[in-house]
Amino acid sequence: MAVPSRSFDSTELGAYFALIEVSSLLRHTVEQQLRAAGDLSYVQFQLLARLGDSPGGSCRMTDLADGVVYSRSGLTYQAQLLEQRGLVTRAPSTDDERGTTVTITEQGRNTLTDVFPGHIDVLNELLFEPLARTDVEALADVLGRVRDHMRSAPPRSAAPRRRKTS
Amino acid sequence: MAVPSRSFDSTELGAYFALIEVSSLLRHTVEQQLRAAGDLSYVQFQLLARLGDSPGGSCRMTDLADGVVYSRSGLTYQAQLLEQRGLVTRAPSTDDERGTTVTITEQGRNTLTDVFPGHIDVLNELLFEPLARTDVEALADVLGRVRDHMRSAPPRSAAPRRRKTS
DNA sequence: TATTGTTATACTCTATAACTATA
DNA sequence: TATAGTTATAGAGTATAACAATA
Repeated sequence: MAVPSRSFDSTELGAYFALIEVSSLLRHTVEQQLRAAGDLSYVQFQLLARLGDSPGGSCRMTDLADGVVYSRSGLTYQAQLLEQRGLVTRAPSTDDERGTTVTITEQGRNTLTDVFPGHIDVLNELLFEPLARTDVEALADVLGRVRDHMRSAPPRSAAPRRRKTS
Repeated sequence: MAVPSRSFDSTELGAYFALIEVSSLLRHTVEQQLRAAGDLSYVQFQLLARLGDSPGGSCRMTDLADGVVYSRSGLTYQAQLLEQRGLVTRAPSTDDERGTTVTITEQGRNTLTDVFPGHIDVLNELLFEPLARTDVEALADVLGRVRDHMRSAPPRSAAPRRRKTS
């Protein structure tokens, strides 16, 4: 089927291990900051941030699910938590009554405001501080291409992410 | 204290978002592959892999905790699971009787062998396929520096990782 | 007293499957 | 029939605090 497995050289291993360790450490630190500053999990922050960037502060559940959460029920769970805290509202979509429109509230935006400065601080201190401008550009370029590739090419051998049931 | 928060430009945002999305998607896919091929979580795989690379296949709990798991109790939990499945053994350290020496078993090495090829396939397809050699080198270089920085500089504003209790 | 590790416990998160309602 | 979302439920993982044993 696919190209037979080959081992990696030290550069490839280095890139892989560094990617895993950096993202893991970064996420862990950010999670603590978000929890301390606004009592948000990382997923909850991502949902709020996406809503905050959307026109009207609204998204359908499906739009929120793509790229943030991997199961619909997981998204429902998180949306419930956010709704209970008054950070978002949920209402049936006007155009498609099957859908649910999630909207960020003023309180939700305030929470984002509370949380952003510390978030930025963490990123500056942990991620950007040791990097030159060209490094950041290289990261954005290379990882951007990897992301586009991942989005366009569902894994062949591993489990597909969003296919017709079977 | 620290430099006051400043916003990020689009390149910085791009690097950050791409890093998060790539690592998240990669980890998710790898996790499914590890689960399918050897019934391992990612953390369990990391522990086994580290043991497999250690001289004698042994590590102390503390050495395992650093860089893989964030709490001692979490490591104990995972070590128990691996021990119950016969993939590692645990025994009091000979030199320091407070310590526990964890050792990978032959069965543990077999599990690693079962899991490696698919793991490599996933990395090739998802991470390396769209990259030129120079891209991989750039990733290893830049992220390697970030990792070194993170290791050496415990976050100033966020919670420290391993400090004298307070 | 400080360090290593375990235990008890509680909580968060995620996923699967069954279900409802609309297109 | 297919899609959008919810619910019920179960399981995996993590963290905190209290604890025991050794340095």
